[in-house]
Amino acid sequence: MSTAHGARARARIEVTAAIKDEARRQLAAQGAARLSLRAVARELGMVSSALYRYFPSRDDLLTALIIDAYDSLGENAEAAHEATASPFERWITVCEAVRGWALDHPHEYALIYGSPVPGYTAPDATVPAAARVGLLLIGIARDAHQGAALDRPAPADDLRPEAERMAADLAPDLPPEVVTALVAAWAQLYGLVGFELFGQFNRVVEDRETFFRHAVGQLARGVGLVPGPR
Amino acid sequence: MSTAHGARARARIEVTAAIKDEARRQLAAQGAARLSLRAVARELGMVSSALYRYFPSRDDLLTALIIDAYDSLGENAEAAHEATASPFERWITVCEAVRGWALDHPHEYALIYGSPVPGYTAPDATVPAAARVGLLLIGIARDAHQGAALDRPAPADDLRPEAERMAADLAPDLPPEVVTALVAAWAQLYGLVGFELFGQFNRVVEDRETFFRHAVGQLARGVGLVPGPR
DNA sequence: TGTACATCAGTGAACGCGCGTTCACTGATGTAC
DNA sequence: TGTACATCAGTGAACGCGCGTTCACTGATGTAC
Repeated sequence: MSTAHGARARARIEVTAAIKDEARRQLAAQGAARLSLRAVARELGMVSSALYRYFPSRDDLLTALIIDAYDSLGENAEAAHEATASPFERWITVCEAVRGWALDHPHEYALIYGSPVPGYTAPDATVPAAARVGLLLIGIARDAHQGAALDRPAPADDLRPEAERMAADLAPDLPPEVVTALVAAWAQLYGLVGFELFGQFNRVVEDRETFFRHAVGQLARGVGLVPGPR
Repeated sequence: MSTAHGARARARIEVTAAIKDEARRQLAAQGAARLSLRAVARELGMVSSALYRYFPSRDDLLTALIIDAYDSLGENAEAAHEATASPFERWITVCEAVRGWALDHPHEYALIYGSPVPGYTAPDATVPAAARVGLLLIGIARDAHQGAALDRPAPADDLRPEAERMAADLAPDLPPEVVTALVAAWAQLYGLVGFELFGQFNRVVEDRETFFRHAVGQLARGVGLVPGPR
């Protein structure tokens, strides 16, 4: 039959997905440190050793979840990114997509941007997925630069060599001072999101959406983006 | 004897400190999730049940460590804060003290600013210690404001009500737009520190000290602080 | 189309481990008279 | 100063728990001829 090759392969894909879904559910309920292979298997009605047909160890399951989380966040941000709006507006939209995704998936967010899981070091396979949001922000700045809608931030003498090195690595077509501002804004965006998510804003910030929109607008200005039509 | 009341009490203080020190050592070695009462007791040559004379549960030990960490960070930042320098310079110095402390105590930093420990919620007793760095930054802005050395950031219409509420809560003597900028800068500072500490800057930022100094200088400007003599 | 063999998903038992917490106890230190 | 009693730090055994991983196995699905 033409499905000769398919049935087992499809089953494998489905079970793999079911394992990751259940693992994500447990992640959302209790956090990464408490994620347990035995509990996942139990919930799926399997015996714990059966999971080893799909993931050679707990760490490999964790790695798969991390890559999925980066990709899910990246897709979310990319989907929010409408090429028609002005760079400034797109910047705000992408930042809001990051925040929205984080609020919807707090434990997945903690998994990728929170404190590292002890005893676990992410393999290089996570790098491309992890870079997606950063690349998106660089792309927005690039669009503004090409449309001559980018005000260069003030350059800093002592940062010059590092700025040039970073620009050569990340975006050779952008002015170095824009690249350093981008990287700083990128980190600061996650400061804002993390503080809200991890409770540091409790009893401090109430209208968090407005506060966030305003703060990332300031970040955009720091990069050289200005409000206004494309 | 005059030490009648002292011997037992002093022993208690010393053992309590020894437990916390050992716990901190394990925190530094493996992170909060792996902190175990039994391992602490083992290392101290005690039996695990003996710890219950000092801390009623593992969570109480964690709480003590969290408060100590906030206080240690706060003291560090306060010590770095020399009232003689200009507000702008003091801002930079305090930010650098935060970063320095974080690099020296990565797991303690993760304990207080990383993802929450699953199943643990910090009691209110941690609040005053947690506020110390924030109060320091507010104080710097206040000094600048009183010395007429503070440029007000541009106000934002839609943020106005929230800004006034926050100002009333945190610093009624400062312009509301300064207070929101302060809170945003505070969160962003921890974004910069967290990204460096948790490895997101690997292969991206190399000269991290210069990069950080420049980035927090920009944060200061966002609050309205300007370089220059007091 | 039918048969012989190879692949592989899932089973169930077991290994060895560490954990937080409770409890009745011993013996030293501190207190009251 | 001396004695009787109360306090409290630390012991050791036990309870009940969950974990990751290995291994020999069964039986169904897929492949080659």
